[in-house]
Amino acid sequence: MGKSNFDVYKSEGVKRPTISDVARTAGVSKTTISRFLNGNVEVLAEGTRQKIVRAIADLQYQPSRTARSLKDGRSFLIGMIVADITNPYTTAILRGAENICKPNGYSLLVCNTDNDPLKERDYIFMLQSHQIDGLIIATTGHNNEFLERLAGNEIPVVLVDRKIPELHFDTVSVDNQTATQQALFYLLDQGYERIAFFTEPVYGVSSREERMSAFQAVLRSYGHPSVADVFQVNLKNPVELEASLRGFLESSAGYHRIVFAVNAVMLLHIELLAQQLGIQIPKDLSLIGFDNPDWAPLLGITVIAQPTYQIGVTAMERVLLRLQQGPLRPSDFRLPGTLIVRDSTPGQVRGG
Amino acid sequence: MGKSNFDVYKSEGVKRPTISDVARTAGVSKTTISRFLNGNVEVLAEGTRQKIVRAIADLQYQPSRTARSLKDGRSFLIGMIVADITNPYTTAILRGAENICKPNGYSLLVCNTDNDPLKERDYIFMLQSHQIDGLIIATTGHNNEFLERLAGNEIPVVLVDRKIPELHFDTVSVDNQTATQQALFYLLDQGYERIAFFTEPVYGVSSREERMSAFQAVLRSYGHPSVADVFQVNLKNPVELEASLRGFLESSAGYHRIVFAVNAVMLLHIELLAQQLGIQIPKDLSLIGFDNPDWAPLLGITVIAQPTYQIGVTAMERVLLRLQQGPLRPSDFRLPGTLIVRDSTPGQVRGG
DNA sequence: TTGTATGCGTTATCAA
DNA sequence: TTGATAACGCATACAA
Repeated sequence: MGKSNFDVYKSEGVKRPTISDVARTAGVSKTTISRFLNGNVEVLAEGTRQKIVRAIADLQYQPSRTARSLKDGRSFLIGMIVADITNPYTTAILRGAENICKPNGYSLLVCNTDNDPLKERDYIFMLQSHQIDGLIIATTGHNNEFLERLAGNEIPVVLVDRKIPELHFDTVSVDNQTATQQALFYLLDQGYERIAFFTEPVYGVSSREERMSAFQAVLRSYGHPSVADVFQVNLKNPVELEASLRGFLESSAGYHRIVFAVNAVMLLHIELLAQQLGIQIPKDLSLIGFDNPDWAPLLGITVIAQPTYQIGVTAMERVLLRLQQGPLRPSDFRLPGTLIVRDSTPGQVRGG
Repeated sequence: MGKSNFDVYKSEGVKRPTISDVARTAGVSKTTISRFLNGNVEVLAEGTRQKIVRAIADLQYQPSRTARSLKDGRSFLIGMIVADITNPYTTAILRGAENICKPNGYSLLVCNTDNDPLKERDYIFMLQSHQIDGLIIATTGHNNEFLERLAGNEIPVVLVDRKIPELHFDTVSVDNQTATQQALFYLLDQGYERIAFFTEPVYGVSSREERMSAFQAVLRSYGHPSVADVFQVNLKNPVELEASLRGFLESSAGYHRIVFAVNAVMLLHIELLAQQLGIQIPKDLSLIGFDNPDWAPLLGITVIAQPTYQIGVTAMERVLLRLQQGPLRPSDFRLPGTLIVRDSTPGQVRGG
């Protein structure tokens, strides 16, 4: 009854043709094939050119990047180390980065650290051994030494989201300070009397630090009572958030009040907890936060959207520029956020 | 006042040490270093070993994967082609795959096609030129020829989410048929008189096809009036969805009715549209769907959750197994879905 | 226990 | 216009 598909599948196992195979098939030397491949076409005799075209088509030949990398030191691989691949913020950046690097012949080696400095370290080494031509990283901040080593080897390193002051690398992120200010001005305008800033522990994470200190600076300059209403909670420990939120709700009872969430993860946890505690948003409590997850419009949450896609684009463009031009003075790209007002931040109703 | 940091940064530019540098520093031959690197340690004299350890540490030497790849034909790169990197379904799979491959020394080359067959094709070639050792792909279904070529070169190819019947590849996905059946049994139990299946165009996408035909088969076997209530809508065109939903709402007026969304994207669009049209869920219309996005608990949507992380794990395990054992009979992994009942699918209240 | 020589697939140098 | 040869960094067969 003939061979089964399985047999057929099993029997193949052809190895890929090399430049030598093409040379043999075309009846010319490897050098000539290489010339053809590298666009040195004008120099070839028409007949030769034809033979090469045929041979390549016949053999379905494709040059090996690996061999090329070894030869000329470029891998056409860009490393991308992210803190949390399942976060929409991350994937939007990734998509932006990818859309820029693909047309330039580069591919993305994606590494997910889950915010673990050790994993990050492993990945830096792994990427280095793969001879990456550049690196985009949302760093935990605990591997600066290794990042500097990379940069020392002339490999462009661009930081996204998280900035490390001591490191003289390009940085791309939303303009946290301006965005936070803008949001607070809006909230003050809406007459909020108590504003609580909820964040995961800020230590070492510049985006959180920047948002937090902008928050404090603005309120301080207004002499606002909520200067001290900053809650750093570890979401790994579920009771922390509940205790903090309850604390704020008690101390702010009777006031026009709001929670400002440092990012979408915090926003989601606050929403879930509020629901669980029977707290109505915005009736009992208003809500605003960074990021613009796809459920924000559904629930009518006011947010500060980040230009995530553009962050990825900008970071990758910077890597490519450095690849072309060599060392450049590090610079700090601050992209504007966008305040999107929805129903979760109503103005104060006096004497309602 | 001394060199600026910029100058320092610029002046570095050391190239990475090679095995020869280590050999020279340690005063032994490359072969000996290579032995050391490849775990052939027992055979070495203690003094030699020490010298090598020192030399490697001094030079901060790291072997070049590129050179190794060229030498022994393995790149330790696994390609991962996904349809939509911004979809949480995708990233959960990615995370699962990555967590398996990392401890085995492999890295992930991630490619996002945006469902474009041409981009997919480009990526297949790109990955091939990078000598990937394996490929996990959610294929558009339009590059079967090239996928087969890969497989012919002994490169493990595993399909996730989308199956291609003519292709004899391993496949990993949720058990769409059983999951759909289970959900429908539940819905019938809840007394739904009209059930509409909303999907993006199914053509060529096996997951959609499987869900749709399971839907039809179950209802047909029950002689249920909704056998024909299947809506294929193109979400790129906003009016299509609205027209379809209005159509269903009219034809089902007065009945206990529900929309069954083929996936989270559709679910989100239905929710948004319902909100926009002032349709209350579940008062005016019930809702259920595949996938379990993080906003589903917030809105109380009943869903069929997919074991996404596990799909990634399984796919990668299969790739690695093939890498160890060579050709295997292709098999079809069907992982169970989980029905998560929430508030969006209430039972019928008679004579309310 | 260690070293020499060769080759992986490419490109660059030099020569013809 | 084309080709022979060496080199990229590493691993291995074979010697010593």
